[in-house]
Amino acid sequence: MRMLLIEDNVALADATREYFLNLGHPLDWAGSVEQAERSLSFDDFDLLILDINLPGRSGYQLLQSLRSQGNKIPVLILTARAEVDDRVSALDLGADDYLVKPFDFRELAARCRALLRRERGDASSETQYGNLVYNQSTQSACVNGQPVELRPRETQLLELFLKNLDRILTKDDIANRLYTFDQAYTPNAIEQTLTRLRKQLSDSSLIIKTIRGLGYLAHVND
Amino acid sequence: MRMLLIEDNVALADATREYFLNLGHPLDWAGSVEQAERSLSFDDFDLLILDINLPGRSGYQLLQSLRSQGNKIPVLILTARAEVDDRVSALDLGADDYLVKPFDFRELAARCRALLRRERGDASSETQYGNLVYNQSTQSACVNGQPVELRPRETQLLELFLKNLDRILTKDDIANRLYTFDQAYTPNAIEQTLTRLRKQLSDSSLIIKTIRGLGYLAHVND
DNA sequence: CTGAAACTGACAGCAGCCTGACAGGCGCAA
DNA sequence: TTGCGCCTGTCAGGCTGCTGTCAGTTTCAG
Repeated sequence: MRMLLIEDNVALADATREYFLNLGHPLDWAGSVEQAERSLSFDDFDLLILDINLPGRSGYQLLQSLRSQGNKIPVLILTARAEVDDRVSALDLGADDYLVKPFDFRELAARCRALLRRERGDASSETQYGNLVYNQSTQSACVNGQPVELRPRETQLLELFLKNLDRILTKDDIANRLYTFDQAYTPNAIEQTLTRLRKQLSDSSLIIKTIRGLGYLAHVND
Repeated sequence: MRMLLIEDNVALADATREYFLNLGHPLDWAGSVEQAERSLSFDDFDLLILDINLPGRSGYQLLQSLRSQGNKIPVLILTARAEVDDRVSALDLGADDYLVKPFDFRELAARCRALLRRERGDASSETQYGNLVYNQSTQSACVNGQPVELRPRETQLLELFLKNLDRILTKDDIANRLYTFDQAYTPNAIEQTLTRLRKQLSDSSLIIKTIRGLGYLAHVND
């Protein structure tokens, strides 16, 4: 579960980050809409926590532009203004929930969990790719009806490839999905994970081709 | 079984809470309709116990708005007024039961159990999972016809797993079910309870698998 | 053919989980 | 009140298995 907090108040951001870290959930932080857009452009997040009152472009504009691009990522709005209008328009714009400052961290965490659960609980989370069936809610895969034991890293990698079929993924793309900013990684770690994933999926119709010097490309062979 | 009590009388709320905690059922408390709405928006409850005479927006309004949203959660109304009119209109609005203050805690608990049993729909609250039979109304379990002695915490955990077969439950999910907001918990407490539950169910066909780094998954092995 | 990139088996560190032992808290009985 | 038993959370030690590193090998483009 990867979350991005967009908040210009450094003290609040730090405290929030610390709280979530203690819960075991890494939280990336962006101080402005511009910074957030940069993070979003080369990284996938599962959830955004978005302050409305930001210097420069407001949180609304970010939310609006995300939704107009068809991005459905769950967004939780933080607002200092308690007016109902604010809340209504936030939800109208496509926010999934809101919280009025000052708030209790426990409530924020509970709401995040609720959003993620809603996301996870969605039906039709099972998708078929040739003889490979992947279930996103249980994070499990079957090949020819036989369950395949995937480790967390392999699962992350598989999800990434399934979301990007027939598209080249560079090692950097992959690293950005598997590791947070401050986690160091070596290209070899990715290669190793890929080897393990390929071994698990050796009988499946999902083929992960190496494109030497560029990256990898997954496609379904049928 | 997670319940929310909406009651402005602090002393009564505390006493009720204590009573249910002793029975092994976490009970969250909201002092006003606004607070209740906040709790309801980000957490799932199995039952509401709702005082009608609340400062500000009344319990009726909350009930009405819940039902108009199509929310079917069982609601038990508490009322200090003994008038029949009150009761009738509460039931009209979609309350499932009512109780006139002052009341006996044992009666409240019995009515809550009855509501939850009705909710589940099946007349016999006994369900079979392979060689494991669980009776929800007596909160007792049998494996191969032999009764299994379960402690309150273990029972809560078992119920949670039975309601979520073949679905991953994270430690957070579990914590949210076993503990109220303000109760601190450590992951280890859950692990310990799980160890104890597994030991009790070692001969049963209910398997609780650990999914390292993610959570737990229960399924019936037959 | 050559060098760089990618693959992969072996291994070690470590985080997550399990579990036995213990202690605090509570209810109950004397 | 004291003593006892039960429940449940904490602690610490141990174990498992995941994951990154290393090093040797293979592959491939030029």
